[in-house]
Amino acid sequence: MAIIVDKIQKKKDIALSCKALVVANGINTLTISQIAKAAGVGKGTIYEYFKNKEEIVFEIANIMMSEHSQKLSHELSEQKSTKEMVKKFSEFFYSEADKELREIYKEFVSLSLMQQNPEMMAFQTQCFNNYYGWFREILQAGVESGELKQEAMFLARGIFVMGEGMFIAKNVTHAIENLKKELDTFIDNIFELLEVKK
Amino acid sequence: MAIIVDKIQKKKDIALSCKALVVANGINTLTISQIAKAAGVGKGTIYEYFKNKEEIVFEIANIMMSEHSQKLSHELSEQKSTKEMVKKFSEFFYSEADKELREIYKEFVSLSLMQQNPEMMAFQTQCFNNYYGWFREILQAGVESGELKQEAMFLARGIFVMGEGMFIAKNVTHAIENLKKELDTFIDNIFELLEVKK
DNA sequence: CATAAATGACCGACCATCAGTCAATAAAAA
DNA sequence: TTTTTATTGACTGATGGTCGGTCATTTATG
Repeated sequence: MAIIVDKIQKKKDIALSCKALVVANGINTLTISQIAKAAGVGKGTIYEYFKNKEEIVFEIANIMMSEHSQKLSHELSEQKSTKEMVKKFSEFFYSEADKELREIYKEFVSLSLMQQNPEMMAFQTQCFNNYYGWFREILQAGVESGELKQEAMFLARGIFVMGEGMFIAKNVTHAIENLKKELDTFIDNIFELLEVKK
Repeated sequence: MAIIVDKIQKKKDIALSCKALVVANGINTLTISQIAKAAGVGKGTIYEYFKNKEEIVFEIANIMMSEHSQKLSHELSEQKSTKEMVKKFSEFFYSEADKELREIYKEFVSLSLMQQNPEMMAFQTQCFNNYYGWFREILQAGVESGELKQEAMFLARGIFVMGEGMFIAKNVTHAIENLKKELDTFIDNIFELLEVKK
């Protein structure tokens, strides 16, 4: 044998070393040569680790999403009320901390919409189910503790995807000026309707 | 002088004659040569009417959106209850009649997310404001007639973008199996909370 | 009416760029 | 020394977009 590199690790290394570039420019204005240079490898090497240009975004999204997932999981455990937890979820769409991930996510959604790439869809499905699972659990706990009405569960899907809708609207129009405010308003008002009044 | 063609009309003609091709394949797998052939013009002629490849999708979206806008406006006037009108809005996301427009819309959102094209954003903003304006009016009328609680207005933005969120989720994941059902469930349940009980 | 001049519509050969390939090279392991 | 693996940048094919030239029609002129 020769040099044995950890293919999985090196793939991550390459992805991470061009992350800033992709975040700043988006994948379709970047060339493979630029990416290879940023990663400090030859152009051909990129294709040893990635099937194509798009897979680089996929890998970056993968890494960052799993970090975010861990972070969110931890942060959720620190919240007290159901509403606080729901707001914690929505923070992804505006927080300064998640800015880079949002850029990558935007890129990733755009690619997923355009191509019907099965791996990308499978990954997005997994993410969706993961986050939406938590979201349901939170509401369910709220219902069981008597904090929320039973109907909350029927609205769960809709409330969950509302964030995504607001995010897309923010990014393709000028109609959403203050995303945090819009999300908070919605959450506050829907909780007003869903909370069990004593 | 020479032949004077109606540039605006011809632009529309070219866009429409390759509509089916774009709907079926998406813009990024198509080449300009294919598009030109479908439109029955030379490659150079395409660039007499369109700045670039993406603008073709823009033009198709423009034409179809304005048709849809007219159709929806008419259909809304035929609905009776507030809830029926809201459901009419959501039909765009699953109706067989709007299938082609949805494909183009998907493509268009994808392009808008990827590039930060000012003209595209301006157009999307206009569409958003148009539709959202109607949506608010409908809810407002519901409130004024005593059918809905005042809080409906605070939830308007969120309910409106929820459809978009559901549509994106449907298209980038396998998590949404029955879009109509999901939308209807949400609308039914939120109306349950918002309707003034007698 | 005939013909020349003018001009806009149209086009495809051409150009530059770039994603992706591959043959050659380097270097570690056996 | 031989085998295997990693790396690479020159190369290729495809394609988005340009440009010079041609064609068709209209208008001006004699």
